[in-house]
Amino acid sequence: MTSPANLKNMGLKATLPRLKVLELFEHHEKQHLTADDVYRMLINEQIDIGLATVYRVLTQFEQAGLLIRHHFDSEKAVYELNAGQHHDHLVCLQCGHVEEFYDEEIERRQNMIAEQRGFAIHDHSLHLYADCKRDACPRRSPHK
Amino acid sequence: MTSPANLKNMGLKATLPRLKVLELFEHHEKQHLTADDVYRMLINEQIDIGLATVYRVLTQFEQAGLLIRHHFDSEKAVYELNAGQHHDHLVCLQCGHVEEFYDEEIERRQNMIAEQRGFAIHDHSLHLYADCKRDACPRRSPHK
DNA sequence: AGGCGCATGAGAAGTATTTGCAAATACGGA
DNA sequence: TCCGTATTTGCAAATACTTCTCATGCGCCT
Ligand SMILES: [Mn+2]
Ligand SMILES: [Mn+2]
Ligand SMILES: [Zn+2]
Ligand SMILES: [Zn+2]
Repeated sequence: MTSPANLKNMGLKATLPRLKVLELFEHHEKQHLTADDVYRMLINEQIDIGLATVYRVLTQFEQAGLLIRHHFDSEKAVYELNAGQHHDHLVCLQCGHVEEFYDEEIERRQNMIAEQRGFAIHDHSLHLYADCKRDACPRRSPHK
Repeated sequence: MTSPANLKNMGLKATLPRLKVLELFEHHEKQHLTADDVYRMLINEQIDIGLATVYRVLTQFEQAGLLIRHHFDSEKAVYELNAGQHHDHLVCLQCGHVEEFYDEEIERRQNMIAEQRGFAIHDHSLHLYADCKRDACPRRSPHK
């Protein structure tokens, strides 16, 4: 999967930074990463990379359709692998945990609404902000 | 509507900057404004106001429930009057024109999805990005 | 009118992201 | 394998938006 060929036939040289960034998205459990997440993780792996390069590579990958960028109501952008299946997101306000979902009917209605009003829809974003109920989630107030 | 009393009983002194900002949202045709929009419009009206004050006032009004903040995939936040009716947005990618919509069924399904997955939903954002078909809209390519 | 305390304006500071540039590197051809 | 060259990289400086600091100003109660 993370082969130099992948990068090459999208018109990008197979450089170490690019291979490592791609590898990170393909092998890491956490699916949604910020530029800084990526930067920090690679530095921890002893990969000598610059933050500016991370930003550049993420942008290139997004333009190449390899990654998708989102803004989850935080000031920083997050990226995830583009698996080809469109989906929307549920985001935990306490711990940042993200779950994906897809609802055929919602998608249908979105298109209908845009059409009715004479808009040619290009894209959309749907984010549900909530509190998750995972054990790992730092819930509110009980203990300061 | 834009009376000093309104501000006072939300615990804020009725200062000129606050009155003018509120007045702008209540009387201006454009409903969705950035901090800079507000700043610029007031300066044009010969109102001597600082950008920092605009940011502060917008934040206060949002906390007081008078305004609602959104992020339409641009780097800047936009505010609109809180009329009490929740709605989502259609945004033109060419000209920035915004239309509001509300779909009962979509709202229902969002809640259902969150519930099914054990999330206690707090909030959501749904933005449809498209090209509008208004005459005033600068459409793509034809003339450079 | 007088005085207290919150509010304001100007600029500095803070974040996230982008850009300029010289040095480093990928990679097709010799 | 070694080279030449066009890309790419890391760093620092630049941007864009927003928040903060602080000295001064003004709303509001008496
Ligand atoms: Mn969707
Ligand atoms: Mn909605
Ligand atoms: Zn959580
Ligand atoms: Zn338009």
